[in-house]
Amino acid sequence: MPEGHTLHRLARSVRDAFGGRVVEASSPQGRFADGAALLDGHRVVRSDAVGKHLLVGFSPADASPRRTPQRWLHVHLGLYGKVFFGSSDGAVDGGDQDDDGAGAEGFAAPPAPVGQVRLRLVTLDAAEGAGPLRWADLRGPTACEVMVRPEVDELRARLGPDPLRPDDGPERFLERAGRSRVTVGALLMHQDVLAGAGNIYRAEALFRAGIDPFAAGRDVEPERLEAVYEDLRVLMRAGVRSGRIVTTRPVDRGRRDDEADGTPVRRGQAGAHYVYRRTGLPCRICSTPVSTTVVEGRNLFWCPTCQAPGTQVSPFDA
DNA sequence: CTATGATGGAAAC
DNA sequence: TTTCCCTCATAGC
Repeated sequence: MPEGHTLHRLARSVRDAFGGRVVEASSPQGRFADGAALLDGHRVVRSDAVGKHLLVGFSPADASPRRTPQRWLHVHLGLYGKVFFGSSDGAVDGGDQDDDGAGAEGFAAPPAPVGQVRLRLVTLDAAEGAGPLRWADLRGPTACEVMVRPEVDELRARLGPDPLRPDDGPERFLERAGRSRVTVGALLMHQDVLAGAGNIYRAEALFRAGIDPFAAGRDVEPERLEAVYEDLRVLMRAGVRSGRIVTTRPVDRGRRDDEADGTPVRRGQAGAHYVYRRTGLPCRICSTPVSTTVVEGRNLFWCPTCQAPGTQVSPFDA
């Protein structure tokens, strides 16, 4: 589920698997052959996420690992990109999968590519005692490219504050959103206004704050916008820890329609959301049927009562 | 088995 | 505004 929390988890997985290691980079079907050649034989010295973007820094194998990376791999997973990790000691990680891999024995070598593998990384220094053989396959990304530093800076400059980055605060978000005539439902999807939230966090954060998604940013009190940002910090941090988006308070889940009503709940996710994909089901707080409509090309879900125009309080406080 | 839509965003109209 | 990317879980036959 590639919202920001997924990318921050992915950055950590890349760091754990490849940090400090020299890698072989390849593009099995040739789709990214030129880029892979630029990284092949280099050492992974950084791995970080900014919003929904993954940035992996590479340096020549013989350069100091502390030197600033010469080349950066930029990955955006888009709607369905994924990274699959494997290793010779059995550690398998299907990216954001919250289970499977159980009982995996690992393989002596990377398996044949499954589907279209844009980029495959394999550790090259295992034989020199640097650790077990590890590999990762990137499939279906929207973006996969090699950048130099100015391009990385440019990318970061066009992104709004990321609630998952401790040094990013709500100030720039408040400045942009607070004077905008665009609706908050749209603004939360604009990565240059706030980086890292996607369609689930947008719907859930607005519900939790009791904000009408169709209110213009400038018509929402700054305190309430700030509350959304701070709430996203909490929600997304929890997402990084668990690998899942759970926005409901314990008191509001685990009952009624969580498994019944034909609710399309995914395994282990029953009751995880207040409004996301709950069209027509009763609001967990006030029982009003949840509404949906397309905003910014995506389905927006909201409770017409808890998030009615003019509402000034969170449904938790009402 | 096939059809559909999905957590996103850039490029092509 | 539509198309692509080309994965994958789920719904439906």
